[in-house]
Amino acid sequence: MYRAEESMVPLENRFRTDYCGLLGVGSENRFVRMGGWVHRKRDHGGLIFIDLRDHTGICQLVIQPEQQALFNAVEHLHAESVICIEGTVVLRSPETVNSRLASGEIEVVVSSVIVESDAQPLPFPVADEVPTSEELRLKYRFIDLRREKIHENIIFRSRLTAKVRRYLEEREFIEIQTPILTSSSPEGARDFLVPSRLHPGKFYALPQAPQQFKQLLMVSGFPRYFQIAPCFRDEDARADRSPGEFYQIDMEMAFIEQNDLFEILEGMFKHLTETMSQKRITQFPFPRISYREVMNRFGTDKPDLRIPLEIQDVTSLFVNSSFKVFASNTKEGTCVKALVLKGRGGESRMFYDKAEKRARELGSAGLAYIQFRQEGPKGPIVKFLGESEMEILKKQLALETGDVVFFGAGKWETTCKIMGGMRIYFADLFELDKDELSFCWIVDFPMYEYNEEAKKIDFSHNPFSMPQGEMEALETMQPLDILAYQYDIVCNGIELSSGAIRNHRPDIMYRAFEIAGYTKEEVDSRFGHMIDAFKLGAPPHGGIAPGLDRMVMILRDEQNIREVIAFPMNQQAQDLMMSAPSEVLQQQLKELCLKIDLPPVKEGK
RNA sequence: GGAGCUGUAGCUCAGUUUGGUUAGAGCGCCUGCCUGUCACGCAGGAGGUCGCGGGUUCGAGCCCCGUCAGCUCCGCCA
Repeated sequence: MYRAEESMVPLENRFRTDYCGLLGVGSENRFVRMGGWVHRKRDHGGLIFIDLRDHTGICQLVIQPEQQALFNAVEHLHAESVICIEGTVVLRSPETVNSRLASGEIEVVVSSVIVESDAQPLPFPVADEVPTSEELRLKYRFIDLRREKIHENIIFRSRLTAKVRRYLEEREFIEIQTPILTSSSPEGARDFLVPSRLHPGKFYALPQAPQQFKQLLMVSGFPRYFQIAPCFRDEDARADRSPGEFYQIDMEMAFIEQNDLFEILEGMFKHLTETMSQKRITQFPFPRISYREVMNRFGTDKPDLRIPLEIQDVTSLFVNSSFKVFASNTKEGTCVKALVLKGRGGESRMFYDKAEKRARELGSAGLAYIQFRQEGPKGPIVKFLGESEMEILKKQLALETGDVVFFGAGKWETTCKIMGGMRIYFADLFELDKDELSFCWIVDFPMYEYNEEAKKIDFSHNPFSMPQGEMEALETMQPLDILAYQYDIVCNGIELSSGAIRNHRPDIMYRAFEIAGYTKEEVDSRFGHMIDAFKLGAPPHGGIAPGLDRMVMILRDEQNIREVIAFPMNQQAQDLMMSAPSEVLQQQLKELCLKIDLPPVKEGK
């Protein structure tokens, strides 16, 4: 049951002197008052037991047969009614001790009952944690939150944020609230808009993150900022992505280098893991992997390092190969990748067909493979490979009889991603330790990428990131070769956060934007307030913003983000309990000078 | 915007493969009995627009078409 902090200060008033979960043999003979919910009732027709539940746990109450008035008061109570009782704590006889209950060695003999809330039958039970439809749980979230697991998740989240605050405050971070009604940020996800009454036709935007505010706080001379910050992005939901809103531990620091920031973050995650869970961190300090390397080895920028598989590059083996499909992918910008499964060379045809099907789903044209069997290599491409080619391949990949190797070939990034997808697909073949937290930093993201559709160079991440090598790099290097001080923190395949050392130099900013095709005038009109601020005394600074909801998910082994949010929305971004979003009064629209212009209703709707 | 899975009593589900009497179970609910249970027990009872609409058929929970809702995934997520 709910684990109360030992430091919990008992409040004594007319409702309670004690808490259900905290009573024990030491409480013997105490006269207590308690309030709580009727978790279960066992009516023996004369003798009644009630399991009373509060925030701390459960305690058994006994209504003795001679207490006719008490019997009448509780006889017809439904589960989840709220009662306040007075009574005396007594030790249970040895044969009636309940070892499954923290308070199972005692019970309370009731002398008085007040029914504070006579509950009607509930739409779903609290005490029997039977699976319940998501729709009902969300509609009656206040009931769902009484259930033990999710109740504890919410308590856990509170303690986690408290620990985060303490950790950061001890390191001179200052918590500062930033506006919720702000302006639309020029790039990023879709904004939520709020119409302005005082300025008809104009809109506030809810912040996708306090990104610009926190950088401006650095300009204001606050050395270290943090905030448990609500972030709003009008994007569709996923299991690990709440639609509309989520929380970040938003941080920014002045006069700081990437390594300083990594050290503080690693310390925080270590502290939280060690004090809040039984989990183990695989490697500390967290390994740092460049974007280039992580794509080559794991085929994704958010690798689950627990999966014991790595992609290998075999491009150079096929430069002069007679197998044209591979040979043609040895030029600059293309590659041939291999993924070896030890001991899986003897699987049924279906195993390889299903793998190929998955590869096609991931966008591959197919999935070449070679099974190394007792009788020799087997597979659709064996006939294209020369004997010496096969030998070199076996040697380089350390292939043994019984193994299978899968190949992908094509453009570098696409091929890496497909092979990365296959690596995750094959992860099911291994048992991953859920108590292992395999953190890593992904560093050295490219500053720019080539936009195939627009045939131009774009920022690949945050345009405010500082390019590595600063102005000199922008002036002398090929844009696509320039790296940024941009980093991600990843744990078990989940991206927890992105961050960057920012570009605080207007001259470098203008040049960086120029490479991406923006004139000085365009930069001034879109980001003028930021550039202006940087012209008026800006320190070097950088930050990061770990997702709070996802951290709680990982530490609590939850597969869905709704399990760690008190009042989440459903997949369609509706609050089924509050009926949001909802229509508004005509008068409200009129005040805002808004007219609704709905698209024509489809036939049949 | 697209794909997949699910939808039967207040809740969780069976029944759908192969259309055929009055649609079942457990929990909950109502009534009664029960003095040591802790998922208390026992007896009896009520409770159903089989998500909704249309179609095929002598006959549809079951087959077909459409639609709605919940979830998962793709798109989207600086």
